[in-house]
Amino acid sequence: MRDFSQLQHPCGNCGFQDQSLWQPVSGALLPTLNRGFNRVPLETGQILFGQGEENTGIYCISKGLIGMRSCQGDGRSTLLRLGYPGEIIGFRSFMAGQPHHTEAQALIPSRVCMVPRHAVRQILDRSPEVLGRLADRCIQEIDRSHAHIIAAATSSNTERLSDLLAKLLQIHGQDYADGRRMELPLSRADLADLLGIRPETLSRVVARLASNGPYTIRGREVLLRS
Amino acid sequence: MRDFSQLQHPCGNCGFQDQSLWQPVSGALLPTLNRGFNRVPLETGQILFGQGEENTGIYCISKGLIGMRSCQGDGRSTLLRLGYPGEIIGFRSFMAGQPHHTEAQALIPSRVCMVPRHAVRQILDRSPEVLGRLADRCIQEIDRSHAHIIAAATSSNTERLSDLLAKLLQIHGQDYADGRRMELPLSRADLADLLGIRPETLSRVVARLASNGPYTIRGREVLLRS
DNA sequence: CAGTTGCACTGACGGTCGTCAAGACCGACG
DNA sequence: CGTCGGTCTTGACGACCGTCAGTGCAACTG
Repeated sequence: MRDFSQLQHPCGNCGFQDQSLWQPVSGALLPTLNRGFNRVPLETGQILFGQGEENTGIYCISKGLIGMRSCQGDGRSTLLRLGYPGEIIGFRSFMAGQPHHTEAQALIPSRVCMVPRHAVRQILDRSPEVLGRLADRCIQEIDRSHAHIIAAATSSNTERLSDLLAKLLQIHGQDYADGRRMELPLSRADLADLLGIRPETLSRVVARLASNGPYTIRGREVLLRS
Repeated sequence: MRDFSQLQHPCGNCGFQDQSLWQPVSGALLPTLNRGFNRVPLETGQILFGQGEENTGIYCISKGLIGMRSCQGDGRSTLLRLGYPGEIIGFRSFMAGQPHHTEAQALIPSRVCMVPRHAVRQILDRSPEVLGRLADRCIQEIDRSHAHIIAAATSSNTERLSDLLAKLLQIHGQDYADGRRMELPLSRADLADLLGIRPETLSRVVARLASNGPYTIRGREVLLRS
């Protein structure tokens, strides 16, 4: 269905290599991330940055859905987490001065704005208080990790899949007729990775959700029943 | 064995209310946390701050072991995570300007140095780059959360208990004869909370570890076999 | 001293998961 | 049109966990 063959290499096709797109920013960082820098459109499957690449800045997800993937040496990749609109990615490796330790890929048509490394530095030099807001993002991420841990310990897989589908429908369902239907932007294997279970188990969870829960999944088609 | 009756209230007995203990700090924050501010000794069971209290500063664990506990309305409490020497706690609520959402309690005799809120502000005004180091701590916490998630998904309960005991022995075992024995600083319920399982299951994991693993636990006595 | 309380361990049962294996479905390709 | 390969599903089996209930033990209490 999708042809990712020409999209495999991150820097050749991500649209961020054109520095003419970058504009200087004055004032606080976060409010201007969607204004001062052009938002670059990404097609489904397009890669923002690859695992092990040098950090070249921070990215603010303006629209769409980004998958953060960890690739093992043997070619197998694991979908670690999702990036939703409004979130900033790449901040961790930016602060730590380390290469990206995950790959970021657009799972649906998305828009992302990238603030290059030197611009972030410039902003922080001029307005140190901006770092406080970035720290806020950091804290949000910690909270989310904690919520993830608690959710894994308390709620069932069926509930977690249901919550995930609700979130995806909220983001991606608007592109369809009535917001109660969408094409699932993830493979079964990726879904299983996100929930921390095996694909076979996921298949049973999907069946359980179809009989007891509000969602029906047939192939890539997701339906929210009344 | 232990009498926590007079230690229940945090502010009355934590040693931090004496502002004469606090000294101004010049230069970077983190290197001075163990120098510029007095390290206050804490007895086992003593409470640094309670859930819902206003944040009065950040704490650096200099020695010992701190338990971060979440208390529900019905009186039940859940041990969420442990604070090890070198770690900073209270940073999250400091940055967010919110009350502490967990209670912090010394699980073994510990030393903690507290940097009061106004001093942190003063330091950050004078040396904005210090915030970067605090952000580093933030990132470490994110990494640890991710590691926790991955560990929960991949390794078995027996392995996770084994790893936890190794870490505890490394910190607390030095207080005993040969570092291969210690008094477990956690109840079975707290241990189960940390591993995300029920106490009954923990009991079986302990039995499994005694027959197949390197640790024997009898009551509060932990033994590392050759 | 008996009774109570709190904590830890054990057993039985049902449910879910991981693993292995087999089958179903579907698009690609010759 | 048939074959191939990949993805998804289904079944059977064993292992583990959560729940419930019961037991043993130690400390405390009147």
